[in-house]
Amino acid sequence: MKKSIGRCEVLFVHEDRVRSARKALRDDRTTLELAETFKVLSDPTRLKVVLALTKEELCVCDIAALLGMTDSAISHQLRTLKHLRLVKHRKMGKMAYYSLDDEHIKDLIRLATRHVTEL
Amino acid sequence: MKKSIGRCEVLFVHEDRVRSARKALRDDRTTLELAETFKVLSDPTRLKVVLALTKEELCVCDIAALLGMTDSAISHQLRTLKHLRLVKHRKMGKMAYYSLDDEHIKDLIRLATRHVTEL
DNA sequence: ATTACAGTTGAATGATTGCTCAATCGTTTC
DNA sequence: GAAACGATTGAGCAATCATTCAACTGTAAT
Repeated sequence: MKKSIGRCEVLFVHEDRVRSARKALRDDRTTLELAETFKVLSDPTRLKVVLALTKEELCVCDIAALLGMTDSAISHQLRTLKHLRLVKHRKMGKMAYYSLDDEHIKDLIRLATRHVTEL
Repeated sequence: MKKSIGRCEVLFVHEDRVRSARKALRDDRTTLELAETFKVLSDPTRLKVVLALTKEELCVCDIAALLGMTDSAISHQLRTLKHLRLVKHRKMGKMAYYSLDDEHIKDLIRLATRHVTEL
């Protein structure tokens, strides 16, 4: 009683397993947000910015100098980090001081780091 | 005693902070691997595949049916997941059964999920 | 007011990448 | 051996995205 749907001849090869696995897939909304969270940290530059901000509050110029990149490039990345509520900023005169706005991220990075370093 | 380097007039606006922040940046090697780990999980399709495999061992056809995608698309993603040692596979006749090869990933996903769901 | 500077922004560009399509492989079945 | 099927692969395409470049904003100093 299986039906073809194009790619695979049968609807499900292992219907029970698929039904079980489906439980791991929460609503699409949550999954997409989850993917987005990982995506923010998937760019080396953005990750370094976040890493630096876990230690100190820094201005754009500091971060740019630290990473050896232009102010513009850093400003662009800080913009996306700000939109995703990962960092916040405070203006003092001409300067803009950025800091982490999400302490959970520290734990996430710590856990992932352990996973990468320990083989 | 500051020197210009193009983008910013001064070498470091806050030299002490930058020096402190630099400690958070491990060797570039580790940082890149860290970014790569996040990158694997940053694609919705790939994330769903991993999520499904946390619950059950599945064949390509099952995953494709579950996610409503073609075998080819899934196979491509499984390939990159396999290269990064996140999944392993076992061949039985014509079928290829995939399962998680890295239990740490579960913890990482669990932590990130908590971060996403709890506001 | 004019100049200088920290930072932001938008368009353009080059690179990356996820998916489709078609061809192919290996195994099983007839 | 031939056909069928699950799975893999490579080329090509479209979309995404990180960075550069140039123009611009707001603030501070002269």
